[in-house]
Amino acid sequence: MNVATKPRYQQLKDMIIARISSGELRPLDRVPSENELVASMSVSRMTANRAMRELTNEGYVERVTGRGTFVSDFRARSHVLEVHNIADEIVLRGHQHSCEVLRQSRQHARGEVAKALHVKQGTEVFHLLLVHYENGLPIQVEDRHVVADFAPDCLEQNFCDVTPSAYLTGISPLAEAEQVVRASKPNSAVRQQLKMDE
Amino acid sequence: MNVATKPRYQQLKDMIIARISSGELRPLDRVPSENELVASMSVSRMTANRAMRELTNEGYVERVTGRGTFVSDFRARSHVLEVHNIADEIVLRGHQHSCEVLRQSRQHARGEVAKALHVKQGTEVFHLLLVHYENGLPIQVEDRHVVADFAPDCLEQNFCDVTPSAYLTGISPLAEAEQVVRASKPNSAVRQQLKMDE
DNA sequence: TGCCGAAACCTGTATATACAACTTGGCGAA
DNA sequence: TTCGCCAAGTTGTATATACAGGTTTCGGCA
Repeated sequence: MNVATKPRYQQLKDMIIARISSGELRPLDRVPSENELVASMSVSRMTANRAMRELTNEGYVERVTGRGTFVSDFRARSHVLEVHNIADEIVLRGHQHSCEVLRQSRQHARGEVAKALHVKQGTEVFHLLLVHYENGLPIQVEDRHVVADFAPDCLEQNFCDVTPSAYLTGISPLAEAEQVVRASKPNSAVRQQLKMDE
Repeated sequence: MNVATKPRYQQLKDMIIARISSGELRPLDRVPSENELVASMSVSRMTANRAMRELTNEGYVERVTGRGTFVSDFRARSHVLEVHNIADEIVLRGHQHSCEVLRQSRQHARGEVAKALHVKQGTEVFHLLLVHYENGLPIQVEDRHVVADFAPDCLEQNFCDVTPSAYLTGISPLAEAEQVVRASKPNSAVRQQLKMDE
């Protein structure tokens, strides 16, 4: 009978997501507690717990011990800024992270950059060009353009210690920023040459 | 006595991560099964299951029903390719996603692009420039350069249906690719103008 | 020899139960 | 009134148990 039936924790998640995107549940609203879900949805608390825990990991809701579960404010977590803290990502793996600054300058936004940032031609922007290494292997080339107003002392910042996304998030979670991420993986020849075994 | 003690599922995760980053467990190696962890670590299977499930979500390992758990090939899951399927991300939220193709052409890699891709100057690459919309609001400008050899019919592809990362992943999980992601968020003035309420 | 099936493992899910830690609100005593 | 404590509600974690469904291996039977 269970042909192509979604697991119950997934049904729960879908239900909550549906309520959020329909507007029935708005940001910061309280979401039914686990016990309420147990009663209304006829599931065990562990199943409700798994559903809500996963929704938390995925950023839909936030949970506070003793208080309850609440819908996240979507606008606070941009697709962009959440994309990386590359350094965190690497360190989280127990790998070594290093970072080289190729460029760190003040420029005037031109062409597509200005267009993408919704600013006039010539608006001041900071331009950053970094290379990230994981265990000494170059992993990503990170190229960013940031509207100057939102990051006053961008030039003094040491981006080897603080990754730009972390820095920008600290300054202004809603900062308008253009981020350009270039990333490459060495091909097989290069890989052998570098003896990539880890 | 449990002052500042990490939860057991987290200890399990840390242990596995430590084995991976130390090299004791190498990519594609088999990780102890849940039952083996139950025996060796004195935890319940549900706890072992949670630990391994989270490691799966975080990309450390891959699990196959009936076969076992295996260390992911880190090189196969580039930071880049995992970064987005933007479309999935948006749809997953129950929001509407659309995509506009600004450019889709064949070019010769020059300067930094060639350098980042570890290819010679003039090597053929595809250049893609897309804009992603969430509920009609422009969210990201996506700019990619892809080595032509790895994506033969890149020009025929309709990227409004298939997001590049999904396409590239399908063709060659190990493809060397340069991806440039430009992303911007409208500033407060623009936001009000657009009546961003969702 | 070759094929089929059963057994042994594996992950995936679901439940009931239990205890810990935190927050809030209300009630009672000073 | 005000302070402090306790009860109720909430999330966080841990366990034992159970069943479903996939994969592999190995041995028996034709």
